[in-house]
Formats: sequence, structure tokens, C-alpha cells
Amino acid sequence: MPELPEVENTRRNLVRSGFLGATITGADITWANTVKKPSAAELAGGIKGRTIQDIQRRGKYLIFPLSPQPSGAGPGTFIVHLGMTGRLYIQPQSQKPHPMVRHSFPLNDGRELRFEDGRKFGKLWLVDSPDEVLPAMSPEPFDDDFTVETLAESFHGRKTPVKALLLEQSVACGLGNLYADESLFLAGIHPERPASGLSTGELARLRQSIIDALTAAYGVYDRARDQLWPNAPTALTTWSHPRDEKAECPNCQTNMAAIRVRARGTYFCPKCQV
DNA sequence: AGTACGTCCTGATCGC
DNA sequence: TGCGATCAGGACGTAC
Repeated sequence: MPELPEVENTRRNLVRSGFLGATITGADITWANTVKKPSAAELAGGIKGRTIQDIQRRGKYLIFPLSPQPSGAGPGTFIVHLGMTGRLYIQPQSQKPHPMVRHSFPLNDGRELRFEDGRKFGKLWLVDSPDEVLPAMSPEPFDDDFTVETLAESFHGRKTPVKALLLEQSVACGLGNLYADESLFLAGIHPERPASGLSTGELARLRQSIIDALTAAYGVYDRARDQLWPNAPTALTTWSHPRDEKAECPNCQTNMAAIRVRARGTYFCPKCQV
């Protein structure tokens, strides 16, 4: 599932594709429920003729500032959330689309922006400003203002399992199920610990582990991109999610435990994570 | 306010 | 071999 590193990787791949400055010449929306604002028909009409001016990311959201429409509509913002299975990429219009491509946006250079989304959990918006769409989110984990104090404030008085809290974008934006587990593994913290029970020292470790887990993923994606790695993964295998039936903790060789926290698959080392 | 659960989706996998 | 049942989860809505 796309989390912060995957969304950022998508952004960088789009930048590398030379997509900036292209003009969108149409829209083929085959699953209207994906379009959250305005209607699918309004989005299709409103995006036509606009030029992509930039590609930004906030949390797991991809943000495309657009030029004004020649017909008169003012500047707009195209926003995409990849959901669980969403992928966004550029391909030649002549290339046969993957069967799970739900929407395509032809460009004036013979190529096409394609949104592939098997489970249809992705979301699209076309609005004046990102403020209309983006929920309250924590500082970006790589920014200086993602501090222990900020984290402590979010955790204060919350008895909910720390794993569940890490999935809230207002607490640690960009984390999803995989990197939440990975962060807790690196920090040596049990996923079911009540959040408010963590010590300041544990919060400091957790903050650094979040950054470390995301940094490691960035490295893999950057190397894949730089080397044009043909089989670059779309999601990472990590220490905590080895996807191996007989997984052992890489630190102590204890068998990793699989439980469910808030109906989410959760993996951890019962010996190292306390 | 904090907490917990249901909902949307369908490809992949499982069990009989 | 086939086919129905189950699983997976990001973010939001709803209920207590």
C-alpha cells in the first residue's frame, strides 16, 4: 500500500518523466466514485486545457498546481490520493493500458497520465486550493518541526494502542500500516502499548525510528530510480513485514508475532518489542 | 473528546 | 478442478 516513501517515489518518477509543463487535453474517468470534488463530469471538463505547473506532496497526497484554463477558469489544483492500490504514471497513448487503469488524462505530447487502481480506494479532486481537501496533518516527518514535543502532545491522554495512533495522519503523516510496524520495530516498542504510557525516552526513540524507517525506504527507491532498476518494487519488504511464513526477528531470531490491532495486520518481535 | 467499528472495493488466496 | 468464502487496508462516517 502506498505510504509516504511510495507516494514520494511516484512524485519523483513523474518529475523524471518530464511531465511538468505538459498540457492535459482531456479526461477519461471510468469510475466516478473516485472523484470526490467536484463531480466526475465537472472534473473532466475543468481539467481540460490546463498545464501542469508543479508536482508537490503533502503526507500521502499528490498535489498538482494547474495553470488557468484558456476558456477562463482560474488557477486550480488537481489532487490525488493513491489509496491502497493506486499507481500514477505516464505512458504513451499508443501503449495498451493495464486492465486496472481506471482514469487517463491524455497530454499534448502524445503521452497520457494514467491512474491504475485495482481496489478503487483512490481519490481525486479538482479544487481552487488544497486547503479545501487536505485534512489536518502532522508536520512532515523529515521537517525540523516534527519534534518529540509534537509527538508527546499527540500522545497525551490517549489510551489507544500506539500502533493505531501512528496510523492517524494528524499524528505522523505519511505513515501507513507497513511503516508504522517498522517504526515500532526499530524503536523496540510493543504495538499494543497504550500511547499515553510511553516515556519521553521512548517517544524520542520512536520519532527517530519513524525517520529512519522512511529514510531507508527512500534509499531503496532512489537507487532503483538512479539505476533504472527494471524490477523496482512498488512496496518494500522490511524487517517487520518480511512476508515470509517462518519469519524470524533479525535481531534475536525469535519468531515474529502476527496479531491484529484495530483490524489491521500487525507484526512485531515479542522479545525485542516491549 | 476519545474510542471503536463499519464501509467502500476486488484480486488473490484458501478450503472443501 | 471448481467455486464460494475470506482476506487485505486508508480514510471517513457513525455511534457510544
